[in-house]
Amino acid sequence: MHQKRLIQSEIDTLNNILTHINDELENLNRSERKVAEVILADPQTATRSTIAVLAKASQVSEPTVNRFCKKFNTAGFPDFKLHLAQALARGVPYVNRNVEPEDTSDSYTPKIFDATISSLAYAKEKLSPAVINQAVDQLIQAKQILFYGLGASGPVAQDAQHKFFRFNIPVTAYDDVLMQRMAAAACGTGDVVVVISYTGRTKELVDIAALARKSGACVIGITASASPLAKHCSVVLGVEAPEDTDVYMPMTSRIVHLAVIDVLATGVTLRRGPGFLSHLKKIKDSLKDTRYQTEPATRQN
Amino acid sequence: MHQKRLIQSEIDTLNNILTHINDELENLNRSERKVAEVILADPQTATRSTIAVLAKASQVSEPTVNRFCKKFNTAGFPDFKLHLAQALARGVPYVNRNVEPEDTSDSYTPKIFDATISSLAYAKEKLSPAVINQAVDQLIQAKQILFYGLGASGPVAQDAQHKFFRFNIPVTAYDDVLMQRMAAAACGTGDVVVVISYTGRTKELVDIAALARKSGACVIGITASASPLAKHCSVVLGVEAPEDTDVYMPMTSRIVHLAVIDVLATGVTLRRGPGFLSHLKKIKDSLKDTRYQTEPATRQN
DNA sequence: ATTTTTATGTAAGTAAATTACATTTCTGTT
DNA sequence: AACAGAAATGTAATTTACTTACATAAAAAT
Repeated sequence: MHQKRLIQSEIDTLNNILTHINDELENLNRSERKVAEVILADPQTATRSTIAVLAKASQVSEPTVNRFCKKFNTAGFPDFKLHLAQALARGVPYVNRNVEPEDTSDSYTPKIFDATISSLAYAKEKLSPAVINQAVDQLIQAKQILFYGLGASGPVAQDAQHKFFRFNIPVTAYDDVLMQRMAAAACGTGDVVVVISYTGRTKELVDIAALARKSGACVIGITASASPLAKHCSVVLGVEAPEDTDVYMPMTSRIVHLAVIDVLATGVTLRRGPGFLSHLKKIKDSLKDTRYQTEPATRQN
Repeated sequence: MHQKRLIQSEIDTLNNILTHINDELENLNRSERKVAEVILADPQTATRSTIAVLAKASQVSEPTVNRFCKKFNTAGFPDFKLHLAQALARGVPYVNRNVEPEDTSDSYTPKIFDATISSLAYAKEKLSPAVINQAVDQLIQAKQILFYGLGASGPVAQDAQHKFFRFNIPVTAYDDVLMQRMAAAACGTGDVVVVISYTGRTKELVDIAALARKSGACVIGITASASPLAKHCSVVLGVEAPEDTDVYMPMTSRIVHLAVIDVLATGVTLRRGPGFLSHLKKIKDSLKDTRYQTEPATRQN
């Protein structure tokens, strides 16, 4: 409970002077609150306003706006606008990030993209390159790699398999618990099991991770760092998605996981050295005959 | 070829005034180039400079700086700084977005996230909510939904199935051409086939889309808008990923596709009305017993 | 060589932001 | 309830920043 709140507020701080304003609303003077409300109502416009316009809109004097800006650790109005613009550029709606029942395709389309983007931005900050490196260390020397995911993470595991087969290492993705358990029991030193789970709380999967570990495999978790699953992993790639984003179905979480897979695949590719690129090219080129070529007969649209 | 260039430069404008400046360096006047160089050398500082300071640093007059700004489609110097600040906030490196052989985990990790984020930002701008709406129109009244994907799009189709089964419509994902072809042949009015393909040039899949269409199905394409596949679709959700991002394996493209799936699923959910949320909740809650609860014994990490 | 176009700078004017100071409003005390 | 002190807000002046109009210089074309 408390943990979740903490994460949320970290996201806020990380991203956003807007959330900061929102949080401080209580502690502001009457006039300053007017300013805050006008800004929060339409921050995009605020970034393009002059101090005079904003003062008028808030029905306060210009110096009040200026004082307001300084309260938020900015040098003055122009600097404040700069911070505001940067917060907005991150694409994070500071309130109402969630889709509402009244939304139309005009409004929910950008909201979903924004939520996805902001999860990625958050994960980018939080993921430690050092830990990525550890994971790559393990993957590069694996005799065999297994990707495990259940539910929405099933396709993520499949996707990972689709990437890693290129490395000439035996790779399998399992999305059912029986196969996962059997394969985990059969593991030995040199095998790497990558367990993908958003919550890290699925009992079966926690069990299976423990089992794989006991069998001598290296277990890499792509999961929430403070989860039961994480405790059983040799390497934890911690990704906590903000609360409330995935209301009733997994959305942003699995996309972040895919991005992590991309990072790992890239890491392995680079370790393999420049000669390996031609190998990848060969695989890509193998598809050539199955495709229509780009040049001809594509004048339209 | 030309098409690609166009898309690339659009991305630049959208994402990143810095890349835009970098690309246009050649086409600038001598004085304006001086300004460009000073800005590129330290864009962060530029956002906090006044026009006078920047003019002096570039050894040109203030109006030259002003004219420079206007060349990049900004209203003037303050507006230019705003764009610059936003570009920087996105954290997208304006040159060398691509992973280089020399990169370490410190550098390739953020690069991959940035590339993913910027593809999403681009898709967000380009996707038309009206077309989304058309697709949702079709999906909401479908007797049956089929998701087709090959290769890297296979897992995307699986993921879509995993989302759409919640809507109480028969949903199937196929990732092999034989099943796809047979199912397409068996389609009739009221069936919706969602074909997912990054390039839109896989011959088999283009064939299959045409077949499904001929059978009376509505074909929704999540693919490049100017592709052979797009020509056979009833509704095209056009997503062109920037060139060079997915060098030797599909990376950002499939993530954008997943985001599109999320948007569609959200659209369908909203159409179903508020009562439907409790149905979704029921599905989510069904997992409760398979999970460790959040509260207890999670003090560490 | 001359005209035309393009590039750049100067200087003036306008707009924006900040500061100093005056006034009002609130708070707590007698 | 009246008053002193403090805090909040506004007014007006000042400073700073930005833009425009125009002039000059450089380059390109005839």
